[in-house]
Amino acid sequence: MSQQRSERPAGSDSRPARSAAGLSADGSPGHGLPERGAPASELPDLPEATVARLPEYLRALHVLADGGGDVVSSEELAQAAGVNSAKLRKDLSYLRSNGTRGVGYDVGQLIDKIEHVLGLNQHRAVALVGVGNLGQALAGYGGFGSRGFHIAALFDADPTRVGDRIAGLSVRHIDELAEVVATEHIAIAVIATPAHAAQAVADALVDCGVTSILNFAPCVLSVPENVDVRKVDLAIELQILSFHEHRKSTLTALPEAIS
Amino acid sequence: MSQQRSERPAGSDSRPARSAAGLSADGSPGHGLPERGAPASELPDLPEATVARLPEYLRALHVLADGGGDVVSSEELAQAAGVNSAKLRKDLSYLRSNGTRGVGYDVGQLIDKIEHVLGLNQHRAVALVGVGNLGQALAGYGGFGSRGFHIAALFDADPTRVGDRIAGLSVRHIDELAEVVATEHIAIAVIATPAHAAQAVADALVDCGVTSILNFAPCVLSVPENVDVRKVDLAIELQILSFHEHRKSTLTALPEAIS
DNA sequence: AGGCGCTCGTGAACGCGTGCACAAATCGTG
DNA sequence: CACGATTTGTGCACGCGTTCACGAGCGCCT
Ligand SMILES: NC(=O)c1ccc[n+]([C@@H]2O[C@H](COP(=O)([O-])OP(=O)(O)OC[C@H]3O[C@@H](n4cnc5c(N)ncnc54)[C@H](O)[C@@H]3O)[C@@H](O)[C@H]2O)c1
Ligand SMILES: NC(=O)c1ccc[n+]([C@@H]2O[C@H](COP(=O)([O-])OP(=O)(O)OC[C@H]3O[C@@H](n4cnc5c(N)ncnc54)[C@H](O)[C@@H]3O)[C@@H](O)[C@H]2O)c1
Repeated sequence: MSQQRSERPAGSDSRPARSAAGLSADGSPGHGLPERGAPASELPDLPEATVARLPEYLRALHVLADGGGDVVSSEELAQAAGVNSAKLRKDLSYLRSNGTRGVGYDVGQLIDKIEHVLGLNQHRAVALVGVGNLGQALAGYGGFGSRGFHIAALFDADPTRVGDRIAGLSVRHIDELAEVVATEHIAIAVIATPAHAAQAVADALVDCGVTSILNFAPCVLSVPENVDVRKVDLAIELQILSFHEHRKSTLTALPEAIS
Repeated sequence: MSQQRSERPAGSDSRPARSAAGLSADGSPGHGLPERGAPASELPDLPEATVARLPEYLRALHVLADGGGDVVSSEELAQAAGVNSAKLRKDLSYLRSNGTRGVGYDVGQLIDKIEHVLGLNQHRAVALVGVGNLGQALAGYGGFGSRGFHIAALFDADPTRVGDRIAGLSVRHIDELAEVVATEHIAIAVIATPAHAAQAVADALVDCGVTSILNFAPCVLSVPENVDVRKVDLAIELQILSFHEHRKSTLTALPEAIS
């Protein structure tokens, strides 16, 4: 178990490990507005850190839009999203942003723009593999629809689970993966199986043409270069918190640190 | 709902936003082995990026230990953890690591060291607030014990849920929070309530003395400076994947990128 | 004992990300 | 029409994080 494939050990903490797939011909070291990319209205190669923040802005914008606001200043939006306002403005500037100086950003327009950049215009179909403890919670979660996704299919290897209906979907056997992925046009999958099964599931997903994987199993997945993997490991998050907790307690132990 | 507190908008993507709490008196720009910190055997102020990777190393080490290995080279361990070997060695060097040149690292010793640094020697007690869809999955998850934690108490505001028994624990009313946190010595809590309740829950937790929070609700929490918040937002992860998916499809759309 | 091969530890260089600070642009008003 | 208030867009510098490359130490074999 837990055998490493030879291809690539994806799944670093942050970015989904996209190695340059042939491009990056532009050798300019410039920081301002990289000009490579599709000619006209296409995204000019956003920094990963920016990409990771756009969803946060989008969430905050939806809250503002529901509140009736139609324009936001960078300061307001930044506070709502929990970031620095300068950072926010720089991030939005990568989107050829259409903020108005002296006024702010048009909320609706900005939502559209970010959703377009993130590719959320069409609701993306997501497959969920492993309908156990966690998988059932995810399948039953109603919050994805408003964020641009819908769970299109559930899979499990346990024959006693196959056929169960959860949130309007029936659980299908993992053998049907290829067929369903094709007919439902699924490009993104979630792995919620035990760790010992995760690599095999990932391999099967990749074989079916899935190119993005969100992995809940506590293990490293090896996938081909064109496949993105992001992982969520609960225990790791807790352990990071534990470190800071530990550090706090040893810090308060010393009475005076400043001489 | 979703009112912002004035204190501090914690919950950036990665690091738990620990602003310097008075120290950092050492003005040296040096990168090698910062020498501030407790005098003898204490942690020399690890970089956040390193802290975030230590749990990954720990997991890989446990797998190796179960496999019977007693020494690992940095190359092996790095591959098992999905990182660069130079990065691994630098990370471990911050722990005053006791690797042996020409041989490698002693697996057991390294496990002990990392667990000590992360403060995992004592099993830390964790409180879980919000025993809904997701909360039940977390409460029923058996994998925390081996990672240094145990769920010590469950809380919910819904009176019909209070009293339910899940995984050997009975759900208690949120009003009992202060009492239980004190008696169980809880310093870390998980929020799995709807977003509109999360800030109020966080406030209550902070009032009880909880200083680390893992937040599953899709919202920004404001907490005092000495409290660490990490968030896990499923939809954000999917949206980041969606971006790369979108990018892939627009890339393959152009037939030839290289002139 | 001496040499040889192996692996750790780390100095140094590079690139990315962040935040300050300011110029440019827009709106409202008299 | 001119001016001031306001807010965006961004040049620039700094610090953190990553990676290469190599010296330093350790064990083994002869
Ligand atoms: N439950 C949690 O709160 C939690 C927390 C952190 C991490 N995780 C991780 O998430 C994963 C799932 O956790 P869980 O509690 O739901 O486990 P679980 O055992 O309840 O569910 C796993 C499901 O995967 C199915 N499965 C096994 N092999 C499969 C295969 N080859 N193909 C398809 N399906 C397969 C099983 O039949 C089962 O239904 C685990 O890796 C766990 O470590 C869970
Ligand atoms: N279920 C998922 O897979 C999933 C995925 C992504 C994000 N989330 C987020 O996780 C959170 C929980 O999701 P869920 O599906 O379990 O929701 P849920 O509605 O099933 O459960 C929420 C629980 O919190 C309790 N609660 C409400 N207010 C409370 C309060 N003030 N104090 C204590 N308890 C309170 C409710 O009684 C309920 O039991 C939500 O914020 C959701 O957006 C869930």
